[in-house]
Amino acid sequence: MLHVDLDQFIAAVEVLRRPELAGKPVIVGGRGDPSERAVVSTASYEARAYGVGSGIPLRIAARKVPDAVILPVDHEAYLRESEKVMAVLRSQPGATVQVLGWDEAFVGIDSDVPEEIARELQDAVLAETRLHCSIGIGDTLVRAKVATGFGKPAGIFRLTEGNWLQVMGDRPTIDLWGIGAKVSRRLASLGITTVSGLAAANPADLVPEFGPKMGLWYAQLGRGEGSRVVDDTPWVARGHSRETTFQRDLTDAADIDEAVRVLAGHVLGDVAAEGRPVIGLTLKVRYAPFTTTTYGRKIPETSDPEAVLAHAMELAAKIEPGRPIRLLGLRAEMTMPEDSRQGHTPTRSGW
DNA sequence: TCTGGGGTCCTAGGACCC
DNA sequence: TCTGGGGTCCTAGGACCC
Repeated sequence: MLHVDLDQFIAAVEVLRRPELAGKPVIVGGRGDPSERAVVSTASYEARAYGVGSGIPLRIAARKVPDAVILPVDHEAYLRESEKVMAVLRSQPGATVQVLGWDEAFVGIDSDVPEEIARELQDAVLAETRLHCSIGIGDTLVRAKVATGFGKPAGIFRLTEGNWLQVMGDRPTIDLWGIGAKVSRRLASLGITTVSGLAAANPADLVPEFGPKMGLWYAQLGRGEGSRVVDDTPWVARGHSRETTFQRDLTDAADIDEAVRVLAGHVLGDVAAEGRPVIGLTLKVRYAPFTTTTYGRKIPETSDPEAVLAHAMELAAKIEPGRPIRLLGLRAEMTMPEDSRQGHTPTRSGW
Protein backbone atom coordinates (compact mmCIF):
# COMPACT_ATOMS: atom_id res chain seq x y z
CA MET A 1 0.00 0.00 0.00
CA LEU A 2 0.97 3.60 -0.49
CA HIS A 3 0.95 6.57 1.84
CA VAL A 4 0.67 9.91 0.07
CA ASP A 5 1.63 13.11 1.87
CA LEU A 6 1.59 16.57 0.30
CA ASP A 7 4.77 18.57 0.82
CA GLN A 8 4.40 21.67 3.05
CA PHE A 9 0.75 21.55 2.03
CA ILE A 10 -0.67 24.72 3.57
CA ALA A 11 2.28 26.87 2.62
CA ALA A 12 2.20 25.37 -0.88
CA VAL A 13 -1.47 26.26 -1.32
CA GLU A 14 -0.75 29.84 -0.27
CA VAL A 15 2.13 30.08 -2.74
CA LEU A 16 -0.11 28.72 -5.51
CA ARG A 17 -2.44 31.69 -5.26
CA ARG A 18 0.36 34.18 -4.63
CA PRO A 19 3.17 33.12 -6.96
CA GLU A 20 5.29 36.06 -5.78
CA LEU A 21 5.79 34.16 -2.48
CA ALA A 22 7.68 31.33 -4.18
CA GLY A 23 11.10 30.89 -2.62
CA LYS A 24 10.29 33.11 0.37
CA PRO A 25 9.93 32.07 3.99
CA VAL A 26 6.16 31.71 4.43
CA ILE A 27 4.54 31.07 7.81
CA VAL A 28 0.84 30.33 8.19
CA GLY A 29 -0.80 30.53 11.59
CA GLY A 30 -3.70 31.96 13.56
CA ARG A 31 -5.02 35.18 12.11
CA GLY A 32 -1.63 36.01 10.69
CA ASP A 33 -0.86 38.44 13.50
CA PRO A 34 2.30 37.50 15.42
CA SER A 35 1.32 39.73 18.33
CA GLU A 36 -1.58 37.39 19.10
CA ARG A 37 -1.66 34.10 20.99
CA ALA A 38 -1.44 31.59 18.18
CA VAL A 39 0.86 28.90 16.80
CA VAL A 40 2.32 28.03 13.42
CA SER A 41 0.20 25.70 11.30
CA THR A 42 2.79 25.23 8.56
CA ALA A 43 6.03 26.87 7.53
CA SER A 44 7.55 26.70 4.06
CA TYR A 45 10.90 24.94 3.67
CA GLU A 46 12.58 28.36 3.46
CA ALA A 47 11.17 29.26 6.90
CA ARG A 48 11.96 25.83 8.33
CA ALA A 49 15.62 26.54 7.61
CA TYR A 50 15.41 29.07 10.46
CA GLY A 51 14.10 26.44 12.84
CA VAL A 52 10.43 27.30 12.52
CA GLY A 53 7.97 24.43 12.40
CA SER A 54 4.38 23.49 13.13
CA GLY A 55 3.24 24.11 16.66
CA ILE A 56 5.66 26.77 17.76
CA PRO A 57 4.22 30.09 18.94
CA LEU A 58 3.69 32.55 16.13
CA ARG A 59 5.38 35.25 18.16
CA ILE A 60 8.56 33.22 18.45
CA ALA A 61 8.42 32.29 14.77
CA ALA A 62 8.21 35.94 13.77
CA ARG A 63 11.24 36.69 15.91
CA LYS A 64 13.27 33.88 14.34
CA VAL A 65 12.42 34.86 10.77
CA PRO A 66 12.17 38.67 10.70
CA ASP A 67 11.44 38.86 6.97
CA ALA A 68 8.88 36.06 6.93
CA VAL A 69 5.55 36.47 5.20
CA ILE A 70 3.00 35.62 7.86
CA LEU A 71 -0.45 34.62 6.67
CA PRO A 72 -3.74 33.75 8.38
CA VAL A 73 -5.10 30.20 8.27
CA ASP A 74 -7.73 29.78 5.53
CA HIS A 75 -9.43 26.44 6.17
CA GLU A 76 -11.80 26.63 3.22
CA ALA A 77 -8.99 27.11 0.73
CA TYR A 78 -7.05 24.11 2.07
CA LEU A 79 -10.17 21.96 2.12
CA ARG A 80 -10.87 22.78 -1.54
CA GLU A 81 -7.33 21.86 -2.60
CA SER A 82 -7.42 18.77 -0.44
CA GLU A 83 -10.57 17.55 -2.15
CA LYS A 84 -8.95 17.98 -5.55
CA VAL A 85 -5.99 15.89 -4.43
CA MET A 86 -8.18 13.15 -2.97
CA ALA A 87 -10.22 13.08 -6.17
CA VAL A 88 -7.03 12.45 -8.16
CA LEU A 89 -6.11 9.58 -5.85
CA ARG A 90 -9.59 8.04 -6.08
CA SER A 91 -9.54 8.28 -9.87
CA GLN A 92 -6.67 5.79 -10.11
CA PRO A 93 -7.89 2.41 -11.37
CA GLY A 94 -8.41 -0.04 -8.53
CA ALA A 95 -7.41 2.43 -5.81
CA THR A 96 -8.87 2.33 -2.31
CA VAL A 97 -8.37 5.66 -0.56
CA GLN A 98 -8.33 6.19 3.20
CA VAL A 99 -8.07 9.90 3.99
CA LEU A 100 -6.08 10.80 7.10
CA GLY A 101 -6.28 14.55 6.97
CA TRP A 102 -6.18 17.49 4.59
CA ASP A 103 -2.84 16.51 3.20
CA GLU A 104 -2.44 12.78 3.47
CA ALA A 105 -4.05 9.47 2.61
CA PHE A 106 -3.38 5.78 2.32
CA VAL A 107 -3.91 4.36 -1.15
CA GLY A 108 -4.39 0.63 -1.60
CA ILE A 109 -3.34 -0.55 -5.04
CA ASP A 110 -2.13 -4.00 -6.05
CA SER A 111 1.03 -3.86 -8.09
CA ASP A 112 4.33 -5.64 -8.63
CA VAL A 113 5.92 -2.31 -9.42
CA PRO A 114 4.67 0.04 -6.70
CA GLU A 115 7.40 2.62 -7.39
CA GLU A 116 6.00 3.04 -10.89
CA ILE A 117 2.49 3.48 -9.55
CA ALA A 118 3.77 5.99 -7.00
CA ARG A 119 5.54 8.00 -9.66
CA GLU A 120 2.38 8.07 -11.76
CA LEU A 121 0.40 9.23 -8.77
CA GLN A 122 2.84 12.04 -8.08
CA ASP A 123 2.65 13.13 -11.71
CA ALA A 124 -1.15 13.02 -11.70
CA VAL A 125 -1.42 15.05 -8.49
CA LEU A 126 1.07 17.58 -9.79
CA ALA A 127 -0.69 17.89 -13.13
CA GLU A 128 -4.12 18.40 -11.54
CA THR A 129 -3.18 20.59 -8.59
CA ARG A 130 0.38 21.84 -9.12
CA LEU A 131 1.18 20.38 -5.69
CA HIS A 132 4.11 18.08 -4.91
CA CYS A 133 3.75 15.03 -2.72
CA SER A 134 5.96 12.37 -1.21
CA ILE A 135 4.96 8.74 -1.22
CA GLY A 136 5.77 5.88 1.12
CA ILE A 137 5.36 2.28 0.06
CA GLY A 138 4.91 -0.43 2.66
CA ASP A 139 3.54 -3.88 3.40
CA THR A 140 1.72 -2.50 6.47
CA LEU A 141 0.05 0.86 7.06
CA VAL A 142 2.66 1.74 9.66
CA ARG A 143 5.58 0.99 7.35
CA ALA A 144 4.04 2.93 4.46
CA LYS A 145 3.37 5.90 6.72
CA VAL A 146 6.86 5.93 8.19
CA ALA A 147 8.43 5.42 4.75
CA THR A 148 6.99 8.69 3.48
CA GLY A 149 9.25 10.64 5.80
CA PHE A 150 12.28 9.25 3.98
CA GLY A 151 10.85 10.30 0.63
CA LYS A 152 10.45 13.99 1.43
CA PRO A 153 10.45 16.18 -0.46
CA ALA A 154 8.76 14.91 -3.61
CA GLY A 155 10.33 11.46 -3.39
CA ILE A 156 9.40 7.81 -2.94
CA PHE A 157 10.64 5.33 -0.35
CA ARG A 158 9.76 1.72 0.43
CA LEU A 159 9.75 0.04 3.85
CA THR A 160 8.90 -3.63 4.28
CA GLU A 161 9.49 -6.43 6.73
CA GLY A 162 12.81 -6.93 4.91
CA ASN A 163 14.41 -3.52 5.51
CA TRP A 164 12.39 -2.17 8.46
CA LEU A 165 14.94 -2.83 11.18
CA GLN A 166 17.86 -2.00 8.93
CA VAL A 167 16.37 1.46 8.27
CA MET A 168 14.56 2.15 11.54
CA GLY A 169 16.31 -0.05 14.10
CA ASP A 170 18.77 2.51 15.44
CA ARG A 171 16.28 5.37 15.50
CA PRO A 172 14.63 6.59 18.70
CA THR A 173 11.17 5.26 19.46
CA ILE A 174 9.68 8.74 19.14
CA ASP A 175 10.19 8.47 15.38
CA LEU A 176 7.37 5.93 15.30
CA TRP A 177 3.85 6.94 14.34
CA GLY A 178 1.84 6.93 17.55
CA ILE A 179 4.71 7.34 19.99
CA GLY A 180 5.20 10.83 21.34
CA ALA A 181 7.37 12.51 23.93
CA LYS A 182 5.64 11.01 26.96
CA VAL A 183 5.55 7.41 25.83
CA SER A 184 9.11 7.49 24.51
CA ARG A 185 10.25 8.67 27.94
CA ARG A 186 8.31 5.93 29.69
CA LEU A 187 9.81 3.39 27.31
CA ALA A 188 13.28 4.74 28.10
CA SER A 189 12.58 4.18 31.79
CA LEU A 190 12.10 0.52 30.89
CA GLY A 191 15.45 0.56 29.11
CA ILE A 192 13.94 0.79 25.63
CA THR A 193 15.28 3.69 23.60
CA THR A 194 15.44 2.48 20.01
CA VAL A 195 13.04 0.93 17.54
CA SER A 196 15.03 -2.30 17.56
CA GLY A 197 14.84 -2.32 21.35
CA LEU A 198 11.09 -1.99 21.15
CA ALA A 199 10.89 -4.64 18.44
CA ALA A 200 12.73 -7.07 20.71
CA ALA A 201 10.65 -6.27 23.79
CA ASN A 202 8.42 -8.90 25.30
CA PRO A 203 4.87 -7.53 24.95
CA ALA A 204 4.03 -8.93 28.37
CA ASP A 205 6.65 -6.63 29.89
CA LEU A 206 4.97 -3.57 28.39
CA VAL A 207 1.48 -4.38 29.62
CA PRO A 208 2.05 -3.47 33.28
CA GLU A 209 3.31 -0.04 32.20
CA PHE A 210 0.91 0.78 29.37
CA GLY A 211 -2.14 -1.38 29.85
CA PRO A 212 -3.46 -4.37 27.93
CA LYS A 213 -4.09 -2.65 24.60
CA MET A 214 -1.33 -0.09 24.38
CA GLY A 215 1.30 -2.48 25.72
CA LEU A 216 0.63 -4.98 22.96
CA TRP A 217 0.29 -2.26 20.36
CA TYR A 218 3.66 -0.63 21.11
CA ALA A 219 5.46 -3.96 20.81
CA GLN A 220 3.85 -4.48 17.41
CA LEU A 221 4.70 -0.95 16.38
CA GLY A 222 8.37 -1.55 17.09
CA ARG A 223 8.35 -4.28 14.47
CA GLY A 224 6.41 -2.14 12.00
CA GLU A 225 3.57 -4.63 12.15
CA GLY A 226 -0.14 -3.83 12.09
CA SER A 227 -3.01 -3.60 9.68
CA ARG A 228 -2.40 -4.35 6.02
CA VAL A 229 -5.81 -3.11 4.94
CA VAL A 230 -6.64 0.29 3.52
CA ASP A 231 -10.16 1.04 4.74
CA ASP A 232 -12.20 3.53 2.75
CA THR A 233 -15.25 3.39 5.02
CA PRO A 234 -16.53 6.96 5.09
CA TRP A 235 -15.57 8.71 8.27
CA VAL A 236 -18.35 9.60 10.69
CA ALA A 237 -17.57 12.14 13.39
CA ARG A 238 -18.25 10.94 16.91
CA GLY A 239 -18.53 14.48 18.15
CA HIS A 240 -17.82 18.09 17.49
CA SER A 241 -15.93 20.57 19.60
CA ARG A 242 -14.96 24.19 19.57
CA GLU A 243 -12.39 25.92 21.66
CA THR A 244 -11.08 29.42 22.06
CA THR A 245 -7.89 30.79 23.48
CA PHE A 246 -8.55 34.23 24.87
CA GLN A 247 -6.14 36.98 23.97
CA ARG A 248 -6.53 38.12 27.56
CA ASP A 249 -7.30 35.74 30.39
CA LEU A 250 -10.92 35.83 31.57
CA THR A 251 -11.75 36.34 35.22
CA ASP A 252 -15.18 37.94 35.21
CA ALA A 253 -17.97 35.42 35.76
CA ALA A 254 -20.28 37.11 33.28
CA ASP A 255 -17.58 37.04 30.58
CA ILE A 256 -16.98 33.35 31.21
CA ASP A 257 -20.69 32.60 31.05
CA GLU A 258 -20.98 34.46 27.80
CA ALA A 259 -17.95 32.67 26.34
CA VAL A 260 -19.52 29.28 27.11
CA ARG A 261 -22.75 30.44 25.48
CA VAL A 262 -20.87 31.45 22.32
CA LEU A 263 -19.02 28.12 22.20
CA ALA A 264 -22.27 26.24 22.69
CA GLY A 265 -23.76 28.17 19.78
CA HIS A 266 -20.92 27.09 17.48
CA VAL A 267 -20.99 23.49 18.61
CA LEU A 268 -24.76 23.33 18.23
CA GLY A 269 -24.40 24.64 14.70
CA ASP A 270 -21.89 21.90 13.84
CA VAL A 271 -24.05 19.25 15.46
CA ALA A 272 -27.22 20.47 13.76
CA ALA A 273 -25.48 20.09 10.40
CA GLU A 274 -25.03 16.39 11.20
CA GLY A 275 -28.61 15.89 12.30
CA ARG A 276 -27.70 13.44 15.07
CA PRO A 277 -28.73 13.90 18.71
CA VAL A 278 -26.29 14.85 21.44
CA ILE A 279 -25.57 12.34 24.20
CA GLY A 280 -22.68 13.90 26.08
CA LEU A 281 -20.91 17.17 26.78
CA THR A 282 -17.39 18.00 27.92
CA LEU A 283 -16.24 21.42 28.99
CA LYS A 284 -12.49 21.99 28.83
CA VAL A 285 -11.03 24.74 30.98
CA ARG A 286 -7.45 25.95 30.88
CA TYR A 287 -6.76 27.92 34.00
CA ALA A 288 -3.86 30.28 33.36
CA PRO A 289 -1.19 29.54 32.67
CA PHE A 290 -1.52 25.86 31.68
CA THR A 291 -3.56 23.76 34.02
CA THR A 292 -6.24 22.04 32.00
CA THR A 293 -9.30 20.45 33.54
CA THR A 294 -12.34 18.89 31.98
CA TYR A 295 -15.87 18.68 33.29
CA GLY A 296 -18.13 16.28 31.48
CA ARG A 297 -21.29 14.27 31.67
CA LYS A 298 -23.60 12.08 29.72
CA ILE A 299 -26.89 13.78 28.99
CA PRO A 300 -30.24 12.32 28.00
CA GLU A 301 -30.26 12.02 24.22
CA THR A 302 -31.58 15.24 22.75
CA SER A 303 -31.64 17.39 19.62
CA ASP A 304 -33.07 20.38 21.45
CA PRO A 305 -30.53 23.24 21.43
CA GLU A 306 -32.04 24.74 24.57
CA ALA A 307 -31.58 21.50 26.46
CA VAL A 308 -27.97 21.16 25.33
CA LEU A 309 -27.27 24.75 26.27
CA ALA A 310 -28.78 24.22 29.72
CA HIS A 311 -26.47 21.23 30.29
CA ALA A 312 -23.49 23.26 29.08
CA MET A 313 -24.29 26.00 31.56
CA GLU A 314 -24.53 23.41 34.33
CA LEU A 315 -21.00 22.31 33.49
CA ALA A 316 -19.89 25.95 33.40
CA ALA A 317 -21.11 26.28 36.98
CA LYS A 318 -18.26 23.94 37.97
CA ILE A 319 -15.63 26.45 36.87
CA GLU A 320 -13.67 27.65 39.87
CA PRO A 321 -14.55 31.28 40.52
CA GLY A 322 -11.81 33.85 40.52
CA ARG A 323 -9.19 31.78 38.65
CA PRO A 324 -8.06 33.42 35.41
CA ILE A 325 -9.04 31.37 32.38
CA ARG A 326 -6.98 31.19 29.21
CA LEU A 327 -8.97 28.71 27.17
CA LEU A 328 -12.45 27.28 27.06
CA GLY A 329 -13.56 24.38 24.91
CA LEU A 330 -16.83 22.56 24.52
CA ARG A 331 -17.31 19.15 22.94
CA ALA A 332 -20.59 17.46 22.13
CA GLU A 333 -20.71 13.72 21.61
CA MET A 334 -23.36 12.44 19.25
CA THR A 335 -25.13 9.15 18.71
CA MET A 336 -23.49 7.02 16.05
CA PRO A 337 -25.51 5.80 13.09
CA GLU A 338 -26.67 2.22 13.43
CA ASP A 339 -24.76 0.89 10.44
CA SER A 340 -21.46 2.69 10.95
CA ARG A 341 -18.53 0.42 11.57
CA GLN A 342 -15.93 1.45 14.06
CA GLY A 343 -14.07 3.54 11.51
CA HIS A 344 -10.37 4.04 11.44
CA THR A 345 -8.97 7.24 12.78
CA PRO A 346 -5.78 9.04 11.87
CA THR A 347 -4.09 8.09 15.09
CA ARG A 348 -5.27 4.54 15.28
CA SER A 349 -5.48 3.56 11.67
CA GLY A 350 -2.73 1.03 12.14
CA TRP A 351 -4.88 -1.04 14.48
C1' DT B 1 3.00 37.74 28.29
C1' DC B 2 5.38 31.19 24.97
C1' DT B 3 1.62 27.32 24.10
C1' DG B 4 -4.20 26.71 18.23
C1' DG B 5 -8.05 24.03 17.11
C1' DG B 6 -10.34 19.80 15.79
C1' DG B 7 -10.35 15.17 16.36
C1' DT B 8 -9.95 9.87 18.50
C1' DC B 9 -9.01 6.36 21.76
C1' DC B 10 -7.13 4.30 26.19
C1' DT B 11 -6.79 3.93 31.24
C1' DA B 12 -7.87 4.39 36.08
C1' DG B 13 -10.92 4.62 39.66
C1' DG B 14 -15.44 5.07 41.81
C1' DA B 15 -20.35 3.82 41.88
C1' DC B 16 -23.43 0.41 41.47
C1' DC B 17 -25.37 -4.23 40.61
C1' DC B 18 -25.77 -9.26 41.24
C1' DT C 1 -18.68 -9.64 61.94
C1' DC C 2 -13.93 -5.92 58.74
C1' DT C 3 -14.89 -6.92 53.42
C1' DG C 4 -15.63 -12.01 47.51
C1' DG C 5 -15.55 -11.31 42.71
C1' DG C 6 -17.25 -10.23 38.26
C1' DG C 7 -19.39 -7.05 35.41
C1' DT C 8 -20.99 -2.42 33.55
C1' DC C 9 -21.35 2.47 33.40
C1' DC C 10 -19.59 6.94 34.17
C1' DT C 11 -16.20 10.74 34.77
C1' DA C 12 -11.65 12.68 34.62
C1' DG C 13 -7.31 12.67 32.76
C1' DG C 14 -3.78 11.49 29.44
C1' DA C 15 -1.72 10.78 24.96
C1' DC C 16 -1.42 11.17 20.21
C1' DC C 17 -2.38 12.79 15.40
C1' DC C 18 -2.98 16.39 11.62
